[in-house]
Amino acid sequence: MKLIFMGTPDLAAACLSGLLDGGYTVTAAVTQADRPRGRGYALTPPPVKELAMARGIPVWQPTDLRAPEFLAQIREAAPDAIVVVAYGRILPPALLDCPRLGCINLHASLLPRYRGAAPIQRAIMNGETETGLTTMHMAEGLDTGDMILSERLAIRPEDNFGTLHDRMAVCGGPLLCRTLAMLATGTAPRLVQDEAKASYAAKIRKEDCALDFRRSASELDCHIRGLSPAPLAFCHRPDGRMLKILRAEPTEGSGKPGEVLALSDRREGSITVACGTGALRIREVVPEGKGRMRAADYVRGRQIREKEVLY
RNA sequence: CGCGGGGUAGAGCAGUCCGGUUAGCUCGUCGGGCUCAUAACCCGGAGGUCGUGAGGUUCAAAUCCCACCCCCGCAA
Repeated sequence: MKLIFMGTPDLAAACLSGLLDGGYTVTAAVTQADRPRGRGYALTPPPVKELAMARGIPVWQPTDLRAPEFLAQIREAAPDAIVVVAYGRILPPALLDCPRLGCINLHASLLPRYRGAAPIQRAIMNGETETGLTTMHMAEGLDTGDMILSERLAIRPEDNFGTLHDRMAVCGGPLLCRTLAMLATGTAPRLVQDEAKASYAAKIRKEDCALDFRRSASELDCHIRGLSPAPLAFCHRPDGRMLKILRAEPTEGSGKPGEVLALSDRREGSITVACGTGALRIREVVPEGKGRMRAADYVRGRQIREKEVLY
């Protein structure tokens, strides 16, 4: 079975790797253009490109998926199917119609819930205890295609975006391989999504990362875990400097929302902050201009005092 | 040349602007004490080429000047 793979970030790269390990032939990897990233705006290739190049797979980075030249290139390659994982752009109908067996997509949620850009983060942020992966026959809408297979994954209390993402990365490849096997034999089901149960996981914007201490400690805990280790939830010190929170846990306590109730610089030290309900025991932070450090170390530097109010 | 912060003991920091006796603090660590016990408390100790430069200025440089290396945050 001849495939073309389309994807961009780490999760996509892990899936591509899984397909190759599963014995599938990938004719080309289509991914987004290199973007200026990091300090000094260094042009950085997306994860899928790096992996593809390392595995000797041709990399295509079209700027326009509707461009006749690109479509011609796809037709010439004549893939049996196109596998898409977090490519980052809507595929035009002309492209969806190219492959003999169609385009299949792997999405990081149990559809029809959490369609869209940030399913993993949003599920955790909303306090879900379960999510998963779903493969589907791609349709024109955003993650609306008929479903083929899915795999459930528990969201554990200690999970954050990073740990859940990594677990999904491990499951993605095998799930795609099973899906393709069914597609090849014409036994892939077409489970229509229940539109009434659909929900969307919007892209994470900067504002979405701000912590609102008026919310409950458990909600804030979920919020923090869904955004860790990147892009990270943040709040501000009284002087206006940003303080990102990498890890925290709900605990007892009450006070004005945002008020620092207690500080500890011993061993598993922490910064206890009052929330709307309960309090949050902050364990690990990233101060503005600094790298990540344990809360105990932050406290030791005498950078924070009890009674001050974070916002 | 996108913006900015920083490199001082194992960790997090102060000291640098206004150069000057033994480079300081919190924690850790080692030893001892107290205690039924302890991550608590008390006493004592070890541990630092102050990023690099047989560089510059100076009577004197962690502190001023120059060059270089490295780390990090933002933004994208």
